[in-house]
Amino acid sequence: MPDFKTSPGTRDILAPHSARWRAFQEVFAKTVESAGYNYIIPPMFEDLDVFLRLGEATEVVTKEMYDFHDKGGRHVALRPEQTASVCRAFVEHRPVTPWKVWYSGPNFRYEKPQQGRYRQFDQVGIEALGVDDAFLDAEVIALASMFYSALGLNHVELSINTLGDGGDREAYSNLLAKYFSKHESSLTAESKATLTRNPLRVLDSKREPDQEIIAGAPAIRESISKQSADHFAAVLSALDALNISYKINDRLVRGLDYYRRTTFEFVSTALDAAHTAIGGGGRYDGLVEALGGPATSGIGFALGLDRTLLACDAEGVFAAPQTDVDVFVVDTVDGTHAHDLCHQLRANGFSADRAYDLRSIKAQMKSADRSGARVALIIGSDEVANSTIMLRPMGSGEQYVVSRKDIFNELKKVLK
RNA sequence: GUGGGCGUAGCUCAGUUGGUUAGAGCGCCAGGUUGUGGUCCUGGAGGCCGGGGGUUCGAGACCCCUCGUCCACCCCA
Repeated sequence: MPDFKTSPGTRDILAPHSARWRAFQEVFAKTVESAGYNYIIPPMFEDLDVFLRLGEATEVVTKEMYDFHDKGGRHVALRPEQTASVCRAFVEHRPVTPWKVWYSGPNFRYEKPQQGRYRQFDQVGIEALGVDDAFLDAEVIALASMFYSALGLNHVELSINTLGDGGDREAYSNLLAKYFSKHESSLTAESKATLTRNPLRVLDSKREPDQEIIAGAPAIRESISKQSADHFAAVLSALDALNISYKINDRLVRGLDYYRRTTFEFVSTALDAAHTAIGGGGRYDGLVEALGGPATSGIGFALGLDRTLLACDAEGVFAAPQTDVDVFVVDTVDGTHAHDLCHQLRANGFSADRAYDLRSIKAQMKSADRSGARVALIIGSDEVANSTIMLRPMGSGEQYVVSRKDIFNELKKVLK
C-alpha cells in the first residue's frame, strides 16, 4: 500500500478521463462565448467575509467552508462556489454593464464524499450582471440547454420557479414557517431542524413522511408581487419562443440563500443515483449590494462537471477524445536516430513518441502498439546505411521502405 | 455530521468450519522469433491480506479501535 493517497473527496483525473474534462471545458467555452460571455478567472480563495454574504441560512457557508488563517492573520476561505467571487470582482472593478462572464474551475466544500459529490469539485458557469430584462433570464437558460445538446445529452429536464423579489421571498418564508409549524408533529426530525434554519428548504425534503404535508403547503405564487409575476411570465414566454421546454415546479427552492425571482435546475433523467441535479442557477439581485456595490441585478448558473459527465456516461455520449500520437519511432541502432527524427517530426507538425533505453525491437513495437500511433517508423542498421526508414502502418500487417528525405510527405499521405 | 456495505498483487477478484512457503484472470517484463506490435505458448517480477491492538498453539479469516472507500440520509453541482 502506498504511504500517501489523495485527501478524502479529492482525486487525480488521469487520461483518458482528463482529456474528456478538457474537451468539456472547450465545448462550454465555445457555447457561451458565442453569446458574448468573457472568460473570468477569479482566485480560488477569498476573504471569508465574501462568502459569508451568501447568507447565514446557506449550509454551504455555515457548515461546509474550507476556511483558515493565513500567515498574515487574514481569515480566508477556499471558494465554495464562484458566484460570490464574480460579484466581488464586479464591485472591485466596476465594469460596464451588462457584464457577462463565464468561468470554469474547482470549488471546495467540506462534505462527506460520495458518488457525484467531492470536496474539490469542478463547475463551469456563467454570470450576467446589471440587466433586469427577462430576455436575459431566458438567454442564460437557453445557453445551458444549448450546451447540453452540444454534449449530446437528450435526457435533461429543466425545472423552473420564481421565488419573488426579496420582500416576496421573506413573506413566503414566514407563511411557510407558520404552515409547517402547524404540522410540525407530522414532520420528520430532519425537516423540523430544517424548519428552524430555513423554512423554504423544507420543501426540498425527499423523505416520504414529509411529502403529504409539503403537497399541502401554500405555493409561492399566492404571495408574489405583480412585478415578479410579470417577470416570471415574460421569462416563460421567452423560453416558449425558443422552443425550450420546462416544467414549472413551485416547490423548487435552491440551496443558496441569495436566489430571488427566477430559479431553475437541470436534472438528468438518465441518472438514478441520489444526485440527479446536474446544474442550476437563478437570479441573485441583492448579492452585489450585499458585497458593498450598487444595487445590481444578476443571474447565472453553475453546472457540475462530474455529474454532467456521469449523465453523459448514462446516455453513452461525449466520449473522451483521442490524444494518441501520430507516429511512434523505433530505433534499434543506438537511439540517436529516434532522438533526431522525433524532434524533426514534432517541429514539422507531427506528434511523435519513441521508446527509451534501447530495448529490443519486439519491446519497442509493443510500445508502439500501446501508444495508439497509427504509424511506426522503424530504423535499424539497414535503414541507417541506406538513408531510409521502414514505414509500418499499424494494424495493416504490411510495411515498406521510404527514403529518409521523403518521409514527411509520405507521412502526410498516410495520416490524412 | 448520522447509519450501513466493503478494504487481499498495478487492476478486477478467489481464498472452505481459523491450520504449513497467500492464489487466478488481466496488465507488466523476458523468452519462443539475432529486424517487428496487435493472436498463441513458456517463464518471471510484483503482496507488512489498509493500519494498530486483542483472542488463540496458530489470524487474510474472529473481536475492538482507527483510517480509507462505496451507498443512503443530510446537503448540493
